[in-house]
Amino acid sequence: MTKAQTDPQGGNQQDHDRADIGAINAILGFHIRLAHGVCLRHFTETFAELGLTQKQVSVLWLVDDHPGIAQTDLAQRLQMDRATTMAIINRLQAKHLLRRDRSAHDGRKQALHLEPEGHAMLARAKLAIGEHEAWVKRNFSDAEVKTLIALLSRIHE
Amino acid sequence: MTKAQTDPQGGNQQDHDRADIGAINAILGFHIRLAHGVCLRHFTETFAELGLTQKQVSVLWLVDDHPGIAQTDLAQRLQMDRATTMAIINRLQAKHLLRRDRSAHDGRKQALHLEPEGHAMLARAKLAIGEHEAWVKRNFSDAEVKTLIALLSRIHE
DNA sequence: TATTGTTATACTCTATAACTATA
DNA sequence: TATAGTTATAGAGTATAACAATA
Repeated sequence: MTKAQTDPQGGNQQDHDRADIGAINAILGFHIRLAHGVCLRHFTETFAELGLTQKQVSVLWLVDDHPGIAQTDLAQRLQMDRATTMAIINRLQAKHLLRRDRSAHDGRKQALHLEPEGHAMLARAKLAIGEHEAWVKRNFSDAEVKTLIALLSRIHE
Repeated sequence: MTKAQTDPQGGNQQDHDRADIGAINAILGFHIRLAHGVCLRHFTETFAELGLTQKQVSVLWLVDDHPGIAQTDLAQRLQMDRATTMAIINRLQAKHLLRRDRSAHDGRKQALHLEPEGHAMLARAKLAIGEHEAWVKRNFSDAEVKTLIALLSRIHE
């Protein structure tokens, strides 16, 4: 991502991102997107054997933390649409990792619970997340990680 | 995203994320994903009229900054696969926003340039990005933005 | 041989709209 | 009326694999 490794020979006649106020590198959203993309790729590689995606792991984890959680609550916590949530839950259910029970308190809601296979998978996933996290934090001190999490939280809260 | 707004009545018997070392909220990758999701949604709303995505705008911007850039270089700068880059370039070309010219220096490469419509669209897009960025930064001081960008850069560099 | 671009293919996430069931 | 879930549908990004053209 350094600027030096560009322009081996052809093409780029100009390079006017010296001190531009409007340079793309000054856009916060640009950096969030790039960091996300890099993490997503590494996550996918790390989880290739387990066959789980970021979102799927997040859902397993939250259902384990909050047994009986409803899809709407899950959607809110993960900033997802209802339909998106459905798609993810459907895939996890097809893998027999969780089940839907009708809520006793509110007939409209589904109470989500992990299946035994779901618990086993989550345990393995947490080990893989440990590896992945270590990679993400590879250049950071504990204090910097804390700062980064605090700042990011103020975006998605 | 606060913890208090959960558990209106049914479901969640437990809530053991008090001070767990392994709590999902302590996972940096989790916060990157959430922040990205929130930004993506707001971006999509902001750009609904223009009909452009985050990635498409990034590509337009980089092609404008580096006229004649090759797809491989673009892929490297945006942390994308070659095939992914193809898909995005194809969509932008179908909208007549940019064109592919065979590179004079290296017959394997494509030299990308914005079409006049691409320049006009980018100008409009930059205004919309200004709005979007203001929203992303709504809770931050200038110093905090600087810190956040510096930390994120160390993930994707 | 290595690089660049291309095509075919597949999966996940994302969202909208319309529908059913329940509160 | 409002909420929760569901289904159908569509688009975008992501990646792998195999191939052609060029260096």
